[in-house]
Amino acid sequence: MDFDLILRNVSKHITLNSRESDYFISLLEPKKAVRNEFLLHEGEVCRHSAFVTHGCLYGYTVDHKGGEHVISFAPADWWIADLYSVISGKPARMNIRAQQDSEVLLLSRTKQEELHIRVPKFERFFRIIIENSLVASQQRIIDNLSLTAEERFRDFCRRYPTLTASVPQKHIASYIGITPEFFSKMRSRMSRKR
Amino acid sequence: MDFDLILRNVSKHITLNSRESDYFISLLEPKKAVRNEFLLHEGEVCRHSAFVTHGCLYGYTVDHKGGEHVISFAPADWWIADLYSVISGKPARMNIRAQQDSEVLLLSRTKQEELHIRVPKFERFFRIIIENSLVASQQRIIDNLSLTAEERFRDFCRRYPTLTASVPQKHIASYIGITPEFFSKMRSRMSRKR
DNA sequence: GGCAACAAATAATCTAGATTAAGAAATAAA
DNA sequence: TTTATTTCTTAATCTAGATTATTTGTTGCC
Repeated sequence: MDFDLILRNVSKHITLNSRESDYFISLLEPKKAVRNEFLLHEGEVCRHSAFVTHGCLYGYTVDHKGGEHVISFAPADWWIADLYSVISGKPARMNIRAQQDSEVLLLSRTKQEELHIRVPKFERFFRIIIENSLVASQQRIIDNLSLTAEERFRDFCRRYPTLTASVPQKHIASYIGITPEFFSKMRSRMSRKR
Repeated sequence: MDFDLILRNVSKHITLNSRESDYFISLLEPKKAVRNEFLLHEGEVCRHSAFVTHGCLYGYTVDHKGGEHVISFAPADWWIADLYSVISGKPARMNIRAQQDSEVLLLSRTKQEELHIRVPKFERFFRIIIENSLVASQQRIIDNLSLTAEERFRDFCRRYPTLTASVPQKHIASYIGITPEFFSKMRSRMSRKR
């Protein structure tokens, strides 16, 4: 199994000796998911955070009219979870699914808490990861309030060039908060212009 | 000066002995702000997190068309900062302002880092605070994508009953993502119905 | 008290994006 | 390779909420 990616991810923020990194790795549970497989169904309690090593996952919610809303994409080198459920132990509001055949490393909340106690540096690591997620999440709120759909799409392309090509358009449309029909219309309008 | 509130806030997540809490308090810088005073101007680097002990602050951004968007309210017992700027050291995108005459306790990022080293429990404390903020922030994204303005307003009233009465309507309108004009129209429509 | 500045209400008009409905392309599956 | 399923496109119509403009309350403040 390939733990290289996650160790490099961790080492961006904290430094581990080999005993610590061995211990960390011993807590991880590798898992494969085929295309379209669910890693989490809404209503289940989410007990793990997943670090993506290959492929791409995505998280989405379903509203009371049946509309699906993509909340986050997780390509390789990203973490994904229903944090609300992980923290509170209550049923998840999110579905997490594999966009393509993917591989992840699961870290259960229980093991994560052990890790915080045995190697307190990880408290710092996760604080930093979450700080960055919060900044991104707030920026997305600002963008949704102040940019047009077209501007949000351009932003998306700039920020996630890889995803732009590899995920279905309807998921991008959903992520930026518009319908697939309008997305299509918008794109043809954009290409006509230049 | 009144440190009771912040100590109770901290003790929700970690336990301090009296030496630790004295040290923590020694890092805090009390500050008063009169109504409408800015604690942070967009473009400045945000070097502190503020814990509100009295009154209420709010954070907002200004888009390229001059539109203001309220990002967060911080009544007593809440933290507020432009986290992006605090973390990156880059110019803030947010303005932070006093809604009413207010009192805050400032914790500089430098002092916070000292604190993390001397009392590592605080790493945990801030991780938890930020985890909760992230959950709230993600829920707000979901709500903006899947609820109508009226539903978002009802939600707002349920979640922040105190604020509903005490902050200007245009700020609530901005927070839930609509214009003050539409907010007014919506409210009269709502009261007509029941 | 009276004037200035701001906050809220009302109404007419406009628009970004939703909805509905078909068909065309592309993928998957058999 | 044919069929089935899903994704994407196009187009007509519709609507939640924006914009603009005017009026009426409020809350300062000298």
